[in-house]
Order: sequence, then C-alpha cells, then structure tokens
Amino acid sequence: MSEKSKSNLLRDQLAARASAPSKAAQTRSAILDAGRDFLDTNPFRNLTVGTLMAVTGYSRSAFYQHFNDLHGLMEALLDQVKDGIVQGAQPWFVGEGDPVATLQESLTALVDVGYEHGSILRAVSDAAPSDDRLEYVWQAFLGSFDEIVAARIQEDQERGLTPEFDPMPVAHALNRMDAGVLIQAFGTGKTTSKEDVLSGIMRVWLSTLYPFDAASAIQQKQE
Amino acid sequence: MSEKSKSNLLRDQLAARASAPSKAAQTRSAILDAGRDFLDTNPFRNLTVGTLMAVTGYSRSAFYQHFNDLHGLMEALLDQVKDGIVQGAQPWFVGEGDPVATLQESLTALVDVGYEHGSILRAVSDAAPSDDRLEYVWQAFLGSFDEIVAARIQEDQERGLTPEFDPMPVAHALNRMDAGVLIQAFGTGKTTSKEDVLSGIMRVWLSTLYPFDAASAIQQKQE
DNA sequence: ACCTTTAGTGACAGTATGTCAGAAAAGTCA
DNA sequence: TGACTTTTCTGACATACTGTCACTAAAGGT
Repeated sequence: MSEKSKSNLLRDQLAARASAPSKAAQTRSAILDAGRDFLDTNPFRNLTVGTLMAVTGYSRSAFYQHFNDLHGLMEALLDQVKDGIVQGAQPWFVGEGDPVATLQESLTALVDVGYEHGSILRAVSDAAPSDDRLEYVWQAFLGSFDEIVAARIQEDQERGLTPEFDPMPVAHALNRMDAGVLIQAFGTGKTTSKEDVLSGIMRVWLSTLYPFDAASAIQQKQE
Repeated sequence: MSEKSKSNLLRDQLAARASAPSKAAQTRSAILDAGRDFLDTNPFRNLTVGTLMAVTGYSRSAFYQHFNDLHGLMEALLDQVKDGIVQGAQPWFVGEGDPVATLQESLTALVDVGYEHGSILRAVSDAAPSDDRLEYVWQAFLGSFDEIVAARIQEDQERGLTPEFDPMPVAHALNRMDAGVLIQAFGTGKTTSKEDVLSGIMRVWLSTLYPFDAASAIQQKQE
C-alpha cells in the first residue's frame, strides 16, 4: 500500500506544481490537439464535432463542456499562435536599429511563423465568416497590427525616413496583403516556397516605406 | 382573333429579341435579385434557402431547379460582377499611355466597382471557404489577375520603368492586398471612405512599380 | 383546344447541431 | 480505506436546415 500512496503523493505534487492539469484541462488539450491534427490535413469545412471527438475517444457531447461550438475551438487555437506572431514582428515594431534591417527581420519571422502555423491561420480565417464572434476576434487580431504599423510609419515619417502619407490606410493595406499572401501560401499544404512569399511582400513593404534606400538598392542593380 | 395572334406574334418577337426570358430565366432572375437584396443587408452566414425563397414567393424546393445550392447562387452572382471588375482595370492592363496615369485610372475604377458590388464580393469571399467548388472559382478569379498583372510588370521592367524583381510574387501580393482591403472596406456597410481605400492601395502600387516617378512626386511634396 | 414539355410543390429522409437529466469518475476528508 | 461531494462524461432528445422525388400545375407549341 505504501507504493500506492507514494505514487498518489507524487501525482498530486506534480499536479500542484504544473498548476493542476485538472482532468478538464487535460481533456480540453486533447480536443485542441485533435483539432490541430485534423486541420493540418483537412479544411475547416470538413470538421464536425462528431469526427473530432471520435478521435479523442470521448463522446460527442463532451465537446460542449469545453467549447461553445467549433468556432470557440478555433478561437482557442488562434490564441495558441497569437503570441508567436506578435513576438516575431517585434524587431521592427520596437523601432530601434536600422529600419530596413529590422523590417527584413520582422517580415522573415512573420513568414516563418506563417509557415509554421499556416493551417491554423487558414482555418481561423475560413471559419471566421460563419460566426459573429469569431469574425470579430479575427478582425480585431488583424486590426491590432494596423495600429502598431501605422504608429511605426508615423515615427519614420517624422524622422524623414518615410515619405509623407496618411499612415493608417497604408498600414491597413500592407497588413491585409500579408494576411492574404500567407494564408494562401501556407494554408493548405506548403504550396508556395517561403522565398517567393518573402520576396513578394518584402519588396512591397520596402519600396513603400523606405523608397530612398530601396531606390539606391535598385540603382545599383540597374548598373 | 386577329388581335390575339398579333399580340402573340409581338410577344414572340420580343421574346426572341431578348433571347426568351422563358419563365425559367425569369424565376432565376427573381432568385438572384432576392439574393442580392438579402446580402446587401445581411451576411452570407444568415442566408438560408428557406428565407430566400420566402421573399420570392416560390416554394423552397423551387430553388433547386435553378441552383445546386447556395454556393451555386453565389457563383452566379459573382459572374454578374466579374466583367465589371475586369473592364475597369483595362486602362493599365492594355499597356498604352502613361503607366502611372493609367494605373491610377485602373485603381480608381477598381475602388468604384468594389464600392458598388462590395456586398456581393464580401459574400462570395465569405461563402468560398465552405465549398470546394466555389473556393476554386474564387481563387481562380483572383488568380487570373495575378497573371495579367505579372505580365504587365514584366513589360514595364523591360522598358526600364519598373525595377527588376520576380514579377509573380509581387503581383500576387498586390492583388491580395486589393481584395482584402476592398472586401473589408465595402463588404459590410460602407464603413471606410473611398478616398482612404484608394489612397492606401494607390500609394503601395505606385511606390512598388514606379518608384522613380513616385520618388519625384515625393520630393516635390517634401519641399 | 389539345397535348407536350417545363416549372413548381409538399412530403420525406438525412445530417449535424446543442441541451439536459442522469451515470460515472475524480477529488476530498474523516 | 470508505463514504461523501463535486466535476466530468454520456445517451437520448428536440431542432434546423438540407437536398430529393413523385406528383401537380402552368407554359408553350401546333
């Protein structure tokens, strides 16, 4: 019996230490995992609560103890990748160091994380239009970048690095471009090469925001 | 009887001239109209065959004589606006006259047509991810612009008007930007002003494709 | 006016959703 | 450990919408 109680003790300690993966959390994770696996190889439109839960071994109705519906699941999956995306874009956002170099860094990181989490981003973007709430969350997520990018543009305009123009519409346009390109490229399979994606958006960002540097780079190429 | 046969004759001639609005076509049109009306004020996710047909006065099952499903309807609605969009973009596509001026024309026209048909474009883009076929059609539609834009870019590069870069990824990026911006701006309500939309995408297109002209324009502004 | 062809209807089966009362398992404490 | 409370899970149900099919009604031709 000492063995049993020892192992119980151990389990409890571990549970407490890891902030109690309280069965509920475990199941929730299992569902999230199954969701990610499914969306890695299938479009969102083919996901049903039934097939999803069949994979986990739980009953269909167990799903509703952890999520309101499939869109709630998508929201949770989005939360898992949000930070990664925001993190990668920091170099240029913070505004220190060479603007062109940091922008290149940030865009490269963005493409990497897009490549990594393409299927989830694609799935969220696919699922969003069929649900009020998820649509709002998704738009808010994309919109949050608009603010940051517009602010950074304005700074660079004040520093004379970037031509004068209304920052918000341009920020918005550039961000929509990123989203559209990334989701299409890496959403289903890995159809397009990272290089093509990066070269496309990099060119546009650089020539829009730093045309003077870009121009000199171009002049060199033309000779 | 002479009157009757005369009026019959007249009707038949008119019918023949207008290519026979053969009842079927009439009903089809009525459904399409009802669809457009609905989507002008509601998102696609709230459209059901039942509510749609209630408006037309026909039974729900009549719908299926004219369309396979709601996605079929969307495909038909897209066809109605396709031409308008392609038409508006012609000035720059054909490649005659001042590139900057014609690009400005084309983008202005694009924004206009986006403003006009925003709700349909939004609806199609919303509906696409939930249907294999519509998704394909929509992607093909967007993709068709990639080809044309890439070709035009290549011409301008050969003429020395546009810096050297791989045209396809950039064309793709610019087009996704347009689609994303237009649909968001005019898809639901007319939330954003035409001016903002146009200024945003115009700035990006011009500085990417014609940085030399853009640079001089900017220099002027800075003085 | 008659007959053929085309359009429209109501009833039906199918599929997925979300809820709820009750069963089962996990957690708690003497 | 055993009795308890609380949390998690299950099967059965009601609901909503879809797409089809045999049948009726209307349109179109002669």
